[in-house]
Amino acid sequence: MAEPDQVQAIEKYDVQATEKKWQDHWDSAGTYQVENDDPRPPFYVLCMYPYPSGPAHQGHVRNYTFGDLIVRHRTMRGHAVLTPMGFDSFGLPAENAAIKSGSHPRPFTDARIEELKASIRRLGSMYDWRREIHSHDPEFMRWNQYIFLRFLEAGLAYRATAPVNWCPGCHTVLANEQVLADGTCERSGDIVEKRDLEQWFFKITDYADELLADLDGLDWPERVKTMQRNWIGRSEGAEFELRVSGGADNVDSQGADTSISVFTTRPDTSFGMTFVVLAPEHPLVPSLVTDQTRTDVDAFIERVRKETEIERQSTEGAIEKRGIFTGSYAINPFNDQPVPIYLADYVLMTYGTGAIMAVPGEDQRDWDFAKAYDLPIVRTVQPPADFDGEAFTGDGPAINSEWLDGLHMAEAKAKAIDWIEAQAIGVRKVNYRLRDWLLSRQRYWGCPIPVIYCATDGIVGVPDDELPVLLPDDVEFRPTGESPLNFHEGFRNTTCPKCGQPALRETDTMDTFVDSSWYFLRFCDPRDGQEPVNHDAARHWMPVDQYIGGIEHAILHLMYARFYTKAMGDLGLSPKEIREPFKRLFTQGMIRMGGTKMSKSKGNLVAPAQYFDTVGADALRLFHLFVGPPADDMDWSEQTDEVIEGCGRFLQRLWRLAVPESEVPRAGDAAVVGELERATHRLVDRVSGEYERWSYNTAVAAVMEFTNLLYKQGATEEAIDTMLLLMAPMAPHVTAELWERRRGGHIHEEAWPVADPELARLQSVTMVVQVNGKVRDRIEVDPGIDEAEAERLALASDKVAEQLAGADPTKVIARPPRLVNIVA
RNA sequence: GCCCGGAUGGUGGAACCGGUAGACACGGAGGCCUCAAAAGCCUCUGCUCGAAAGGGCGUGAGGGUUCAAGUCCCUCUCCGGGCACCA
Repeated sequence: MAEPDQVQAIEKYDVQATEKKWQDHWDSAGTYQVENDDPRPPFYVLCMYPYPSGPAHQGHVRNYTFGDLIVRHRTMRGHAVLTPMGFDSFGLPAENAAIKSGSHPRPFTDARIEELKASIRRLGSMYDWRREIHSHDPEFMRWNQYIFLRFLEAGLAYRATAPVNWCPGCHTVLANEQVLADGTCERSGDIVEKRDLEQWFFKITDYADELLADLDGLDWPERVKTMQRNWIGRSEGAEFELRVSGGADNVDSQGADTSISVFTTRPDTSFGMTFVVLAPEHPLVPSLVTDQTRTDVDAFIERVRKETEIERQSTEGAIEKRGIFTGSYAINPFNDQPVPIYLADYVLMTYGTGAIMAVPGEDQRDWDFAKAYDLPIVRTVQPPADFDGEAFTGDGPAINSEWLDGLHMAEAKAKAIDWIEAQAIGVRKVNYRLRDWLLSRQRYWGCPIPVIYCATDGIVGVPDDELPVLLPDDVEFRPTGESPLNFHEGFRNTTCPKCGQPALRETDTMDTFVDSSWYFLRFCDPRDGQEPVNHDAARHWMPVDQYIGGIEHAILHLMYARFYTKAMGDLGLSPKEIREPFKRLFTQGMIRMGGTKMSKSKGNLVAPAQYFDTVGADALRLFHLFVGPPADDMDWSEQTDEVIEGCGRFLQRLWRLAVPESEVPRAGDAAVVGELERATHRLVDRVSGEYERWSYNTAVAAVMEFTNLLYKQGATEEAIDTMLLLMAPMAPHVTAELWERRRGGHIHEEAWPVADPELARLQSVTMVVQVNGKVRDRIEVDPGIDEAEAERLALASDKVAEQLAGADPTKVIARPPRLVNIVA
């Protein structure tokens, strides 16, 4: 019960009401809406658009807290900040849910989007919602298909046979993610087979070199760039032909006139080739098998074909079982010696030529194979004297190599390639690990691939004026997961746009990574009805100045988006000069719980809603900023709730300090006021720097420290106001409310404070005095003192005299104003 | 196997350029306020010896460079991630 004649109690901070008030205000005032002709310098901040799986989880909260902080900070620094948001709304989970519940993926997806949007709003994270895009918007689908057709015309999209994951139980192709680690289907449990099927591909390999080279200019985490470099996997070497021998011991071979093409990165070691190995699927195999070997070879090939990808990729199996002799020989062109031709499951048809020259002296796999099959080993690089390994892969002078002898690796490679080219048996060659992007999916809930198959005209693109090809709604989802488009006669049957005869529509849909490969370009002018990307708008905003998302997208999404940006530029679909989509990338760490990633499928989500309803969005945001470096993984532990509550307590403490009727003592003493002014300017310096280098955890620590200082020695209005400005991007609601009460107006429309360097300078610093590297005294000194003065002050210390015990120092290292070390 | 990260109090973390190790917070202990509690405020809190003053030890392990090492170099252990027969 309040005592009426007591001093009026400070109004308590009403978290829920205040957060709602400001979220409504920012929305209705359009604080974070921005026009394309805004005169302020442009800055594009983008969080990876999310897959709508329901209300936000902590990973979203973390992502959008960082993103929103940058948006608000940059705005206060005078930029026109583009901050769009959308939803990656196609994909399997919605379709699987539809199969389960009998509903349609669209209403299901739309409901999940509304849930996610509501929690993003509740976080107080601000976007220009006028620019919202969903992957399944008909307009977005239209331009998605339009781009596909331009890629098709340019030969960047093509159809080819590829081995895919086929589930015999479900009668459908599975995405790699649907195949479990043991090689079975996630739904039916059947063993997934590799089947050769006609699929759509994007020719990303055309851009391999540019994708590799342009990584150097990106301000991205080094480890993401490394992952992309490894994924592209550029290897330089040579490709050359080996004649198949028709020698006397090879009379029944039919391959006497054929030759085998091999790729090698070590042409310098060619004199050491003692056998050749082909992939079991190699097309030349039938012509190399002899009557004596046929039975065994066929059995071997049959066994390999039945192996799952997992078994085949395993290094566990005994090497003796992994290969077989064909019965034929090839001629090593370097020394004209015949070498036996083997098949082995570890040679992949999908890389290089599907055939290798084996050099056991300089390749460990070849060494192991040679040992197992009793094949000769010839060293062609001299290992160092102390080398006691098997194959030697390092550099050294060539030996046993005739005209290459004595040359080191680089020279020998060049000379060997020159020789190969002079002999007209091969060429210098670059190979990539990167494969073309298989984009077709035999599923319903994706963007239809806009082509028609005509008996007369073949593959025909859907005319632009008939776009978008939409998904029919009157479909029945089968429990097997087979796409209902296959059974929808109205969708499937159409007429050829060229000849008008009956034709069949493509029923495959696009990989959802296609949608996310250009959405950031569309955001620049998302309602443009003339073209997928408005060039002027893209020139104004692109590239994205700060892209933020999870490390799990380090390779696929970020590689595909880079490819799309380059390809669209080259085809005139977006400005050609925009070669890279994301200038700066930040990858936040994962949130783990009990050692594993926090995720819906693991069932270990801690919903943000419970914190919104108690401590509020500001406290949860502050927690995510404070808990540790943004790039690091964080563990959600039993202690986490207490830390979040601590952040809430800190905001209440801030409220009591800053709310106008506050009873906190004001600094009265002139010296204290002066010192506070300087401390304030130092805080501005410190926090501004920490914002720049993503050190948000220490930025929060700095304002906590400053609050403690204001409680201890009294506050000034200027100190409080400045701290509120610095905190406005971190805890937007409470700072907005306090600012309005203290000053009127809107804190997020204020300019970012700038420190006066003169005032920010320290007046005195603690100089450490060491004797033999151990701290013995601390002296307050002027920051401007010179070496001589520092040394004089240090030597005058009683503690030092005590340590020296009358002896003369042998050396004095003075690093004013911080440290003097006296060496006795 | 190869390529990246990482290891600091009871806990999350700080220390940006080689110069006071442990900022800030959580937890814990004690105190004030209160009839009491909650909330709030204040003090202490790396380990260790000591009543104290003060000393010793201390950043995964071992070596090295340096006046000085959490930070640089070498070797190793453990943990996390990526690629995994790429010729």
